[in-house]
Amino acid sequence: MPVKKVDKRDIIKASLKVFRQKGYHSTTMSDIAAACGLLKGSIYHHFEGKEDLMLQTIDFLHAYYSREVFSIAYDESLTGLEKLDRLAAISEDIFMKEKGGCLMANIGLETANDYPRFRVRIKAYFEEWIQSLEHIFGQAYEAEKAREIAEFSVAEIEGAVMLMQVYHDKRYLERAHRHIKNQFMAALAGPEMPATGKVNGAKTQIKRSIAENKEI
Amino acid sequence: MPVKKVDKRDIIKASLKVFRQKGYHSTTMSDIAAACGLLKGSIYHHFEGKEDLMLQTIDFLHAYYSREVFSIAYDESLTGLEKLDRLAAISEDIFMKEKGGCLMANIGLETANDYPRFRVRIKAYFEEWIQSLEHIFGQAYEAEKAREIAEFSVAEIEGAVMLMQVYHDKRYLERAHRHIKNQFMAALAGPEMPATGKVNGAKTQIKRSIAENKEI
Amino acid sequence: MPVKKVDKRDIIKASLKVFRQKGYHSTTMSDIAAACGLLKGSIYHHFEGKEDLMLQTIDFLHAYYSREVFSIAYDESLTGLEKLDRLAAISEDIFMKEKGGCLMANIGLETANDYPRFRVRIKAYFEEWIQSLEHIFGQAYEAEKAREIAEFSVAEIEGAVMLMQVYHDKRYLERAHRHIKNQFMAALAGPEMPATGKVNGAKTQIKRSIAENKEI
Amino acid sequence: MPVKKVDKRDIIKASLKVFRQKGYHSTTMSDIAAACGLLKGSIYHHFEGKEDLMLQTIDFLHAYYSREVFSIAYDESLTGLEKLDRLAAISEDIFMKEKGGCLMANIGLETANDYPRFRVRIKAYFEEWIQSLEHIFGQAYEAEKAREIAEFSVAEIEGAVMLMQVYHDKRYLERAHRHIKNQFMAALAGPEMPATGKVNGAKTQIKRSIAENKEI
DNA sequence: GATGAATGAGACTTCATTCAT
DNA sequence: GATGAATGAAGTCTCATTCAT
Repeated sequence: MPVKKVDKRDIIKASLKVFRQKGYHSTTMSDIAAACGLLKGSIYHHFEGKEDLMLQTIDFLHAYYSREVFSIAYDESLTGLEKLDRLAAISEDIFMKEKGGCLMANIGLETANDYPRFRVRIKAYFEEWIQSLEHIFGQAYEAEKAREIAEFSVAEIEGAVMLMQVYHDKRYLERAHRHIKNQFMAALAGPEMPATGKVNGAKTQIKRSIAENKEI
Repeated sequence: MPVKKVDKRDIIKASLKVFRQKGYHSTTMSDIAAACGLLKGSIYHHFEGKEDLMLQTIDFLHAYYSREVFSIAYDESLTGLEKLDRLAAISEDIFMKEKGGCLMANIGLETANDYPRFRVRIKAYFEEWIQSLEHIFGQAYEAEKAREIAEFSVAEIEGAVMLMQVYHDKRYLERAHRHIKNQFMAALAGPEMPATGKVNGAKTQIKRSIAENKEI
Repeated sequence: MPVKKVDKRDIIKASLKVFRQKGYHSTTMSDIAAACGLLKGSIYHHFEGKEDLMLQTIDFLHAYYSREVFSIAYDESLTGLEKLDRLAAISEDIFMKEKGGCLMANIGLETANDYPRFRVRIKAYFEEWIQSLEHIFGQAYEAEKAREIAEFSVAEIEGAVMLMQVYHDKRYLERAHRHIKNQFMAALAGPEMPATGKVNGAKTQIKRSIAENKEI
Repeated sequence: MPVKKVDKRDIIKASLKVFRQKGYHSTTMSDIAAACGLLKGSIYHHFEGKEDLMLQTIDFLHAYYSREVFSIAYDESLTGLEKLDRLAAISEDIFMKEKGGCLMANIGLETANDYPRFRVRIKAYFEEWIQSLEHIFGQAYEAEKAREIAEFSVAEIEGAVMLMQVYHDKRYLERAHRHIKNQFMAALAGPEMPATGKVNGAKTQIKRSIAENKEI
């Protein structure tokens, strides 16, 4: 007789959905309770309060991304383009499948000035994202440039997610991903890159990517 | 003895600041009243309620941008690069001088799912922004491409403003502007990427633009 | 050029309508102001406040009834039945033409416990109404009985007006009037009445009434 | 240790008193909360809002009358006069023991124009009251007449309750009841009634009533 | 006399949180 | 662990009243 038990994870998962859609201030403890089949008061057995719940939700989401998404950037069995493709595919899956876009950006903007504890954690998430892209772009750019392009990319993706929300048009995100990939491919192929082994490796790799990757 | 009267404009200006910093749900009518030296109840002489105030604040800001910012894109006494420079300078002035970044993005994300009336107006604002950039980019790209680059640019700027908030680091916006300008310069410098100094090519292009641009 | 001036009377007449329809607590000074083309603040040039306005409205209405309605009961050029008919006609005109029924009953019930100054005045109105009917019924009943029947009649009419409101059916009032008249006619014709000149006069009179009154 | 819990019924009973005395608009949620030992906000655990509370209070009162009062009219172990007597006794008990008279009439008049949902329910209450009297009067009158007399009676009682409030004199209600009873007795005994079995039965019954009923 | 901005008290309602069961 | 009644602070909004113009 499998008794349905609601545990912290379940509550956090429900919070994730609700917070992403309604933001921090507008979601009530009742909303979250309803989303996981509990009553308002019961949540306090698992979390100290709303702020604690938000914090743990951010941490949960960050951990999920570290494990399932950002790690892709360090999977050296993949080419750089393959990495970008996989990241794009996952991002589109996450940001487009459920309403609300990106929890981190939503909560980050909504609470940036009043909840430093949220901000610090959200910053850590973006930092890890940027670093993972930086690692990929390091293949085609020198270190400082790679960092910058990684930042531009995250910015462009998040901006696209925002436009997606405002326009109710999912194509913004796809196009942003394509744009980023094209930039990367151009850099990989670019003659202006110093002739190092790295570049050569990159060039080789890109050909492999093109050959392997039907989607390109 | 001229008695200081608080009129709608004053309230809207105060709202602008407060809404930008705290978002929609977190700012109270008392916050706004305090910000313009009134009592809570007095705001209702000028606005039907909080939602109406937000709406009119959005409209006010949009009108301001149309008049003071987006119009620059259509000032044909300027070259494309000059336009971008001015737009960047103003944007940085606005987004960085006061806390809170971009009201439109903040409110857009926070209320996208629950306040369609906000969303529609915010979308109109972004649409006008994108079109103004599209007009500039039309000089270096064919129509469809110009639209896309304009969208990428707005996304990148808004993403940068978001990172700015989360990182408490103002350089993100400047770099985004630089990135956009560089892309534009590269595009101006011709379809075939010159293997030589990109910058030189761009400089040439600029001169050409200035010379030619009386009628662009 | 006749300049439209709003004076106390105009405000009171507007109040009458609004108070009758919405009751005391639910009508706002703005409602009344709007009903007479003024702004809220302007009413305070004519009345000390809402309570004062209600008081003067009650007095105005009482005075109107004394002059135009209750006086009929003492017009000895009319028979008793004619008096009743005229009273009924006027009542129906007043209570049915405009929404809201009877201001005195509405306000009386709504404020009976909290506004003794209203209650006293409203009581005076009902007292005068009862006395006027008592005067008519004195023709057919001895003094004490006449008073009682007058009270019953006022109660029945007011109860009918209440049912009229609740049922949205105007016939209640007409039927109440008919019922009262029939009782009176029965009393006039009744064999149990002591054979006094008064009664004989009444009997004579009722025949005249019947002859004259097509509606009976 | 049974902790005293306040449940919906308790709140409704408190509401009943407060609404009857102060009317709908003038009673605040705090008034009601205070009347049942809660804080204002706590009421919202049991009711959606003030309107819902009023609605349920009306329904509660109607149900009470159906069960305890109007049912008397259909208790055929009683004579018609006995029924009237009991109804009168209960009415006087209810309307005179507590301040405020008749909730249904008070709220009905105060909100007739603005709260159709109240009106509909209050109308249902009066309809049931009228029908119960119609049932009694059916003994002495033909159907249509019985209905009319029932309406007159309800009107007269409610009008008397109103006068009771305005005059602060409880005798109005007693006299109204006596008047209604007298009319009924007269009808039962009346020679003008067509000589049917029904009437004979009624006549028989009235004698029994008089014999049995010590209070008359 | 009229205006309309401003006041400030108070209304209804929401909600994070607590706690006895 | 879960419940749901209760709390109390705070939020949006209303409105009678005042007053400078």
